Amino acid sequence: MRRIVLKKESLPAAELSISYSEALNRQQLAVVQAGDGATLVVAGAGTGKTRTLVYRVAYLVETGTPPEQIVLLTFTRRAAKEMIDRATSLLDGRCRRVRGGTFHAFCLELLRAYGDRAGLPKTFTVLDGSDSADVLNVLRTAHGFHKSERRFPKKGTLRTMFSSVRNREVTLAELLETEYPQFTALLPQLTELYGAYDAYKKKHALVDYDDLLLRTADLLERNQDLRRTVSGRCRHVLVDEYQDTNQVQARLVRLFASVHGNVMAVGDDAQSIYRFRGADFRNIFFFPEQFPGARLLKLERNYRSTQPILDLANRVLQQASRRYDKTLFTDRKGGDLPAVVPCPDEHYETRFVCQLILQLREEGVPLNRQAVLFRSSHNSFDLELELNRRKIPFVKFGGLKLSEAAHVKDVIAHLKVLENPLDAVAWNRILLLLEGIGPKTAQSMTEWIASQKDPFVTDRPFTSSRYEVGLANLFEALANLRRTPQPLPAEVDTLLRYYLPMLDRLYPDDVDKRTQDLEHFAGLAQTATDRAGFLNALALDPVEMTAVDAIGEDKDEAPLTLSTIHSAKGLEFHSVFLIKAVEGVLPSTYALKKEEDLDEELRLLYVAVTRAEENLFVSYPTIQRGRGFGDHFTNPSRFIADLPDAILEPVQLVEAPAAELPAADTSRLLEDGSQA
DNA sequence: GGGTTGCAAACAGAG
DNA sequence: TTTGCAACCC
Repeated sequence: MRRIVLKKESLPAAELSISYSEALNRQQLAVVQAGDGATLVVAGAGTGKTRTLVYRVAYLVETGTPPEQIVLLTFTRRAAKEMIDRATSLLDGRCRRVRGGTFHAFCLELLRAYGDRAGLPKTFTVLDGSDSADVLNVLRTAHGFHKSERRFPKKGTLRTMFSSVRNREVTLAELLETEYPQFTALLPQLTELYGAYDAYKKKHALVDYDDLLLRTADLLERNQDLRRTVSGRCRHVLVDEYQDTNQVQARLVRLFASVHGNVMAVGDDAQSIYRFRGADFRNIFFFPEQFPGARLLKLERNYRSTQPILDLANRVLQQASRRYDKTLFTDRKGGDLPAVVPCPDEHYETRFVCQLILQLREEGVPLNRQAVLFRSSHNSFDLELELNRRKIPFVKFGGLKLSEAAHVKDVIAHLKVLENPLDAVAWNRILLLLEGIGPKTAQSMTEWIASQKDPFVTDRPFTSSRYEVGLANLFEALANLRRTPQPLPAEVDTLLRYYLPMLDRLYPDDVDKRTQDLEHFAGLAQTATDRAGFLNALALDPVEMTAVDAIGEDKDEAPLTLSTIHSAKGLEFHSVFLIKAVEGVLPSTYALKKEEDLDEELRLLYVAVTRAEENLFVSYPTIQRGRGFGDHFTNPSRFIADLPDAILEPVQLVEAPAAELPAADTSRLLEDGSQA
């Protein structure tokens, strides 16, 4: 069919309400005003990438693109929301209508609308990571692999493996070869399991995270008319953090843009930190091949950090085995050297961080302009205790999500079976909660339930004094809710009345805390419109398990940020503390299976360093406390161990005794002796 | 004997 | 907090 491409009528610059050339530098302006077609923007850390995208959105809207035909794909919903908010305040309410979100959320929307054309039932349930793992565990046992002589991968590993296969679009054999050589002999069993997993999901109307992307891509590939429709509704596709997209996501971008080719991908290969999840930063380099004629634009000037911080960042990147042809620079003058602070042990580190945070606050840096970053979520446990003790308010990003806590998942599972009675994973979970029911019984009951039209009305062919009462109670509670539907908040309340009494038996140690969490959860349910929407939101945008706000007089003060480095991507802070910079943590021993893995850990450090605007403190404990006995000395992270003092200034912590004056360097740090 | 429950060791990052 | 194994119940 012949196609005629209609040229866009752009308004003359004089009629635009925003003065782009004043608000942006020359490179940024080129991005914002780029014409149709494919554009790749390579943007270093702190070069105003977000700001530029925001202006781009406003510019497109101002020059006549209907906002609902702009799609902004980001990595987190938080990022999408922030950009749309900013575009809205920059221009006007029209920007509200820009569509934005994660690839996963966008695909879910498409599958809900057109999934029937891919053979998906209307009420399919989205499995989150641990749900998928649970399914695999059930299947692993059912196939008898749990007691094979060879060591068989555990559910978490299985999930990662199968996920990689699909995200990277490689075969299982290839994956085993390159990533799991120890399991290559198990290829037949793993292939069998993989097939069983697919069949199970199909049978029970389940879709996992990878399916969301893959099935959408397949759906669009197979149906040209649908592809036209969908692509036609995304006249401009903007993709943030392109270095963290995987093969399927790159394919999706091509499909979304298939009609018009209007794609703008923004990324920084030096900040790619999601390889473990299938991301391939080479997508950036393949972009010009995949979109022939793509223009390449760059953002180079850093507006965020002082030169000393950038010097450290550049120095960090130089250690990579791959060459990054980028050197961050700024026009900003001055700035303190980043400091490296060895601490005798973890608690000293905690005290140091707390003390400095308070001191900075005294000096006028509000808590919400400061952040503590770390490699993995548990690195901040000691600090969290101390912050609570000192009533310093904080929020924590990354790590455990509210909806991943066992007791919250229990309640969610009840909601899921009400929504999708075929959801075997959820059934399995809620049956296991009953006294007298273990994996085997739950499994056979689940199978029976799945074969029923309406498991709530038929008589159950299971009786045993071991669990009869509990089972009857469960079915009565669920059947009541099915029979007389209630608004979601009431439904959650009813379920909690059923579930809360079980907490004593299930988790005897911390009933109070869990009850609190569940009340928080019930509060969230108040804000949702309906059950299906609530479950979707929980699966795709899990609520962070925010540490209970520090109680106290300062309740209104905007809190300090604690975050894993991964979750801090795209954020910036006046002062940044990077804690636990020791070998084994950063780089993490778990991550170091191959050569490339080391580079990713290095990039992680790079991301952490480039979050800082004015102050950066890198600290580490020199002694790791073992459980009970077995304390051992640590080595500082190899990435910072050999840097010259002129790049990373060593600071010595000294207990502040009454009389003795600390050395000049540290006097500022330790003048508040009362905390010591 | 099959299944459940209770007790000892390992633990990342996220949609 | 979750997994793997041994004691314990119908």
